[in-house]
Amino acid sequence: MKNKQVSEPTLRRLPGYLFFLRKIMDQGIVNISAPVIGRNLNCDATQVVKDLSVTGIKGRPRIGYDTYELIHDLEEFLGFNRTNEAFLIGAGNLGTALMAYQEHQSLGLKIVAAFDVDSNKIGKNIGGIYVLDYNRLFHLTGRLDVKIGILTTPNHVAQDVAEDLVNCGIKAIWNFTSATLEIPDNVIVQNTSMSSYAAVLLRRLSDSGQ
Amino acid sequence: MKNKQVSEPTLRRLPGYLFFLRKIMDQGIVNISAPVIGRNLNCDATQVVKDLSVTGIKGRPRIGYDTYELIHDLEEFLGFNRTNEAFLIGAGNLGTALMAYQEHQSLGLKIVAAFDVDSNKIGKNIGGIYVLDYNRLFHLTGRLDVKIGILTTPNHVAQDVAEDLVNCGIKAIWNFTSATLEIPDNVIVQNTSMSSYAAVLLRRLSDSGQ
DNA sequence: TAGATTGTTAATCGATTAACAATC
DNA sequence: TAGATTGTTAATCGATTAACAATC
Repeated sequence: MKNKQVSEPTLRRLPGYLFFLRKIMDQGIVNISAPVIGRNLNCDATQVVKDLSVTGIKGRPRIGYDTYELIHDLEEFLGFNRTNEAFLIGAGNLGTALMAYQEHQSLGLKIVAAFDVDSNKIGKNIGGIYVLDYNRLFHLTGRLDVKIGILTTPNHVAQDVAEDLVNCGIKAIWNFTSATLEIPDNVIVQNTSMSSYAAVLLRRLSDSGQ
Repeated sequence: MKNKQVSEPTLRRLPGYLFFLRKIMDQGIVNISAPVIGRNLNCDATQVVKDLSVTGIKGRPRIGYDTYELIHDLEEFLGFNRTNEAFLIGAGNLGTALMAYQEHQSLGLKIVAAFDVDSNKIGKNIGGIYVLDYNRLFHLTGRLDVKIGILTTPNHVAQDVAEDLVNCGIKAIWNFTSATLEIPDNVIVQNTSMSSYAAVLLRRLSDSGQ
């Protein structure tokens, strides 16, 4: 169960390789070396080699990696070629945005239903996904075996909803709120707060002399 | 111009402190210590002290920090209490999502206009923001002195648009695409690709034994 | 005063980068 | 064979954590 975990910086970079590889495969390039990848993605060739090695793929000295094989192995490793079903909780601005956002499919993510407490939102269909009454969450997790919960509620209810999700048997929460979730260690939490990025961007802008 | 740059991990954590502090200020708590903050945000007290020190705020032994002052200094430091105007390029799913997303205002970000090449989108008003013809971008940056560009185009045009933004005098690009942008060093790029987070989440889920 | 907390300096930890042997 | 590239092991770098003196 506990294979050596791949570091978060490495995991974050892997999709970047994947998108680049798809682009060059479209151009008919069948072999690609780490130095060339590095040059295109602004990073060290050694790091490319190390990052790619986590998938178990082998390259050939002098030639590099097989583009197609590398794409396949990365998709496999990241789970992008599977269908990972998810529930979305909170059909507000960000929630509906994510429902309409089609790219998730290329990440193997499929939002199978959204939930909200607002009766004005319940029953709506956004991007092919229905907004259901939040009270039905327990019922549906029991039937569908969905493992991922996407949390896009207001901050002040995030903790309560997260606890509900855990009680429903959800195994991973993609947290878009600014709240720090207190939940058991065996449930994976991926925090993705827009404010963190805005903070870095705005501060760097100040640093650069306005 | 070059004050010692605050590390990215620290900058990313600062908004978390801010949201927690606002919450407890609403509860009437006027002083807060690093150990208490750490306990609530699941991190080390020493790290809290170090992180907060970047704002220049001073705490008092035995008592802690002044909640109000801390909030103010963090907002100031991050630029959240200013109005940072931004253009958004690419009014697709993610783009319109970000336009409708109201929370930006609490980050001091204001999208003043969006641009697209699709005549079906041009002229629309989403969340109070007009979608303009991409060809007018040059004209408007010249007049408005906007420094931030939010990039939500398809991946394959990201590089071209980024170059246009640089030529328009944009100083910082918030890149939501999966493309690696090649632009001059003096322009700040903040990459925020959903796929990176999805990668971490899905892989951690696999690691945990499905 | 006693004790908790700040704030700084040192130690640890982990990720990135460099060095180099193996290999095609 | 010669030379470029992989892949591993060692060195470096930076962030986190620990230790501790200063302070209220």
